[in-house]
Amino acid sequence: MAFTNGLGKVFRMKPTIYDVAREAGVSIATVSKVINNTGRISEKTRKLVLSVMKEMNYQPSVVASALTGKSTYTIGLMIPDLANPFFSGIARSIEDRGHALGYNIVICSTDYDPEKEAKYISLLLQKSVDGIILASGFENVETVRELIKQKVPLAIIAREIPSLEVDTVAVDDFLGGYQAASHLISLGHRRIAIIARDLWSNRERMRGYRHALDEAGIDYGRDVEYVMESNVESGKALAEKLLRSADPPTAIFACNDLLAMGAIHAARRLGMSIPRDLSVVGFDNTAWASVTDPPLTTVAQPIRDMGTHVMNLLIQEINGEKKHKQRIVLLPELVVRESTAKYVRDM
Amino acid sequence: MAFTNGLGKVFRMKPTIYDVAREAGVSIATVSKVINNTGRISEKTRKLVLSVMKEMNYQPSVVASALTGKSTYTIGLMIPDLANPFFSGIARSIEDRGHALGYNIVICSTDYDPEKEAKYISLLLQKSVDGIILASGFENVETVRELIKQKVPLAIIAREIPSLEVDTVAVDDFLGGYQAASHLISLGHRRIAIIARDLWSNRERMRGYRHALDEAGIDYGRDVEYVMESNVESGKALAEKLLRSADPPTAIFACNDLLAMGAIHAARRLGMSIPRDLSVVGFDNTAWASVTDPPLTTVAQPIRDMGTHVMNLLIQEINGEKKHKQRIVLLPELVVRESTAKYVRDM
DNA sequence: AAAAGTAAGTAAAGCGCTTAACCGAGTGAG
DNA sequence: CTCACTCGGTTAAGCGCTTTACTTACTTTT
Repeated sequence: MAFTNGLGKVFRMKPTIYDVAREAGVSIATVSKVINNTGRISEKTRKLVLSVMKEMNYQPSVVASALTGKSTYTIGLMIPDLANPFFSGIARSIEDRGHALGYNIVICSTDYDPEKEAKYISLLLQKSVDGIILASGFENVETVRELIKQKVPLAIIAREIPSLEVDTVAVDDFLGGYQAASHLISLGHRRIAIIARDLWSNRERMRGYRHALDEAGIDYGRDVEYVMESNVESGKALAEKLLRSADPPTAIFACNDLLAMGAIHAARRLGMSIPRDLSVVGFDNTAWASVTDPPLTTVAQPIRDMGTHVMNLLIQEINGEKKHKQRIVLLPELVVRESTAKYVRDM
Repeated sequence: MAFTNGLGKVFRMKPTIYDVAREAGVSIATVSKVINNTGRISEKTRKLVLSVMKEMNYQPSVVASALTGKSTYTIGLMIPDLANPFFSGIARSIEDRGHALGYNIVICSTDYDPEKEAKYISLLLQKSVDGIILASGFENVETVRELIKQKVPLAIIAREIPSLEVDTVAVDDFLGGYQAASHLISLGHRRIAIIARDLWSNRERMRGYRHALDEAGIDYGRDVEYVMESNVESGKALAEKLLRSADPPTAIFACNDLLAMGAIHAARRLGMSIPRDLSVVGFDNTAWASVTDPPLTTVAQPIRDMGTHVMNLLIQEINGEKKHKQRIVLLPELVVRESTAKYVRDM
């Protein structure tokens, strides 16, 4: 299509509401009204405008309409690392739900770095996103508090901040840790180590783990060493250190599937066989868990549900459909596969 | 901070350029100039304005500045499925590079669905993204052609469209397929099957595979059955069918690591041992490959490099720093692990 | 038949920013 | 002492859309 401007020059570019109005012989207000289904417009005019829009292939500019106070239909997702299958699963489910509700997601990989977190937040605000989802991380609660003060629609997933009034979706991490440890204890293990990065959710899992051990009267592993990164390498390094120590564990509870995989690698490197010589339980039940060698016993998080819930909460918040913030806590579930076995006393 | 409007009412909201100008006692043009470092501004005024901005915590609105013809610093990424570790790796590397260059990424999961592809494209254009990256998919070339006609800055990754002039980053899929098949042939296999979804890149890999077989005078597997989804389940289903057929393969080349994993599951379910009874080679060399049981022999794609390259190309395109489109073809590399072994004649 | 609605549009202001055009004051050259 | 610049800004238009207030032409109502 080619249109003619006032000077008679022919040109071709994205048509605006003015072009549509001119072509349809109505005012831009009328066009705006048919686009938004507001005000009174006769069926005849509506049809006309609609057909002109189609013909010109007109698409309203979200940028312009956002400037006049409407939504951008974009929400920001702050997530530690897409390479972690747990987070890519979360991202995928959030994106799906967002798409169904008409929203786009902009992804921000934070690597748990508070500086990146702050920088991304500022970028997102400059872009006037309609809301922000925080996935894990954000050990620096001040950032979150500031966001709340600024009344930015907010929802948190896979992390709780008990002191803050904010929509949250999380799994009961304490229970998850308890389940993992109880399982190992019930298999006869007593020297049960834990591998985790120092994050809120992991501290909860650790509390659960500790609770189970205490209940069973086990005093093993009082002082925990954290891992610096949540990946296979770090898990491997720390597990190797533990297994080489004076009083090595017979079982390891890793706070995510990647670390668990690392532990398995470490054991193997030391000539141990899983689960004969070492039991390992992971956390998350990512797609990995069923394909690894051996398949991983792990605590499942309902990833898809979590994503759906958090998106729902956020959108309700954005639309002001909710008087009170909500905290949705889903329950984890132990999935027993082949990386754990009965403890057999060494001879 | 609280400000006073003309009516003397005190309120608090995101400050605009007007607020800054008023507070600093200058015109908004001046403020705009110090923000963008354009025009002539005395050091004294610049300092003043800067300090007022800081004090008011002013953040320019990207929406408003985009409306006046400037960039949105947002780029769209169309990607089939984040749950596939290959794509989440691609997404992560693109996001990283984008962040370094000052751009945000909006993720669109297409599931290879042409309708979703078209719908997302339209949404992205309404939001005035600065450019779009297409990852795989887009079997419907018309959509892409249209985008090019509209002069939308575009780059493609992990897919080639030979007939179109567009910036592209891909791996030599033909070579990859050839490497995979050659490896199996050199191990003595002759009944080598292939598992793939019907996508451009896979058709190339298949050509490479076919070429290797032809070279070796092997006539096996002439009519290929495609898989409907690129996931573990589908791989498993098709592999099982193949293994149960009249003339079962002794080796399978799966066109991605997920399908390969599916093939391994299928073999196991039939009581076969990998690699003794069946050799499997995958494609992508995702994080999975090294953790699976057994570790997967696979054709590696340089994921991180691909992401970086494609982002660079796109940004150059956006900035008009490039006269000609480019097609960057990286070379795949066979990574031999433990899922392949010499063919042993059945007794 | 006059008063009062109502239906269907339109005019115009404003969202927050960029930028082209303009302007006044100082400065150095002739 | 002018003229012509340069410096350091300011004015105002415009980006594409939404929305409030208003207008005009009919219908009803009484």
